[in-house]
Amino acid sequence: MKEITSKQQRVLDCIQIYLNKTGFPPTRADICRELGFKSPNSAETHLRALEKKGFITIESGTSRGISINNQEYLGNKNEYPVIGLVAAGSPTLAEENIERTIECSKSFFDSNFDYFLKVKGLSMKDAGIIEDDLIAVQKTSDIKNGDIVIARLDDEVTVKFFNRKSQQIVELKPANKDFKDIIVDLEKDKLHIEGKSIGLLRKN
Amino acid sequence: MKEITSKQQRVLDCIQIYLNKTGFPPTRADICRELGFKSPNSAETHLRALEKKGFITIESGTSRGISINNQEYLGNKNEYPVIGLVAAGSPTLAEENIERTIECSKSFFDSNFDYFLKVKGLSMKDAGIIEDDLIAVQKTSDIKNGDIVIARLDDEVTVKFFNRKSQQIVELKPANKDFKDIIVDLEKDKLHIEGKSIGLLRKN
DNA sequence: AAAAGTACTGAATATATATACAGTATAATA
DNA sequence: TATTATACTGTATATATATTCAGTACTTTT
Repeated sequence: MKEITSKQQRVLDCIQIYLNKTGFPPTRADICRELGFKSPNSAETHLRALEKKGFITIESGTSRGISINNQEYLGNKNEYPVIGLVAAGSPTLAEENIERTIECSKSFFDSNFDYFLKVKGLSMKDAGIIEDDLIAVQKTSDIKNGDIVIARLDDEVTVKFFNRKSQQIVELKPANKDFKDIIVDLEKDKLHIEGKSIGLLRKN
Repeated sequence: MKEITSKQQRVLDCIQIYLNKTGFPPTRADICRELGFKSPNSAETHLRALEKKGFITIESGTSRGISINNQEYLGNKNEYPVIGLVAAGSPTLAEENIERTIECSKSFFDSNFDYFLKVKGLSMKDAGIIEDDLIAVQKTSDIKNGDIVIARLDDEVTVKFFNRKSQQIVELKPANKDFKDIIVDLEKDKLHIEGKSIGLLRKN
């Protein structure tokens, strides 16, 4: 997908808005009316540019034969990958780690998120997180004490409460009395925070 | 919404399929081609009937100016109500009980469901269900032992595990040692099963 | 028994629409 | 410096399309 110009973006937005409003795509004249063009050829050339760049498909000889290609423009839907919490190695978005995908809107968990992490074990049981739950993970380094974080400690990935004790010391606290707190000395141990939980999904 | 005839349903389906395939509505001629009509007026009269019955809207003098009215046909999206678990009274879909709605696809929790129930209390803590969780409820009477049910017992609504002991006796079991089992004698007590949990949603 | 609704064919037509052609002007790229 | 892409106006036109009118036939409702 090539780069889009701001004018072309406005035309693309115009098509989307028209579609949402009416249920069918605009004509060249409709686009002119919406964007203040005085010649249908203005719309035509923009459409041809958008087609060339792969943003839309134009059915030749067909009235209103415009369809938007990129899924992101078709409403607010998206496919989010489900990643297994493998004991070793980080939960990357590499294809071999993706078990499946779930279709859901970007704003489904109020904040934006990046992927679903499938939980193993019961170390967060008292926080209502059990085996096979899907945690909605937001990749971020903006972590506060009390956040549920996805942490990688020496190639081991875990889900725990985050608690910074001092400059050097971070506690990773489970929500289950059968598990011990993990004390991390940032000077000695390699801690990487993948992100934090912003929601949870369970199917039973 | 009036009754639809089978022929009109076929025309409506044809419009939806055409929309999914191309991204824009069909012309009268397109419908004829799809359904084997020999005159564009065949499509025209069906469209007028569908419009009269409220299934579609036709924009006059506009090519492909057909839009499907019923939300169910517009893709797979739907708004699901969030209902608070009020101590007394059943969680009905009456407007005053709907806190808000969540947009999500019908098949989001694999099985179909009807509404979200907002959980109060911690009686199902060990099943990973905590305060303010949203349970995806399927209204059904098809309940098996071990299902998490939404039960109404004398105007009190609770979420519990279902366990039928005998013809007469049903146990409603919490998942928290601080709570006691509820033993229901179907001869004496009025038990109504609203439905069962088929999933869970949490936003934090 | 009459009227209205459904379900078509077939032909005709006004107009809605895509699209080509002729220009002008500016910015970006080779 | 020439070329290509962007960003328009303005005119023209073939055709794609909605829509009306004239029929036929069958079914359902009043």
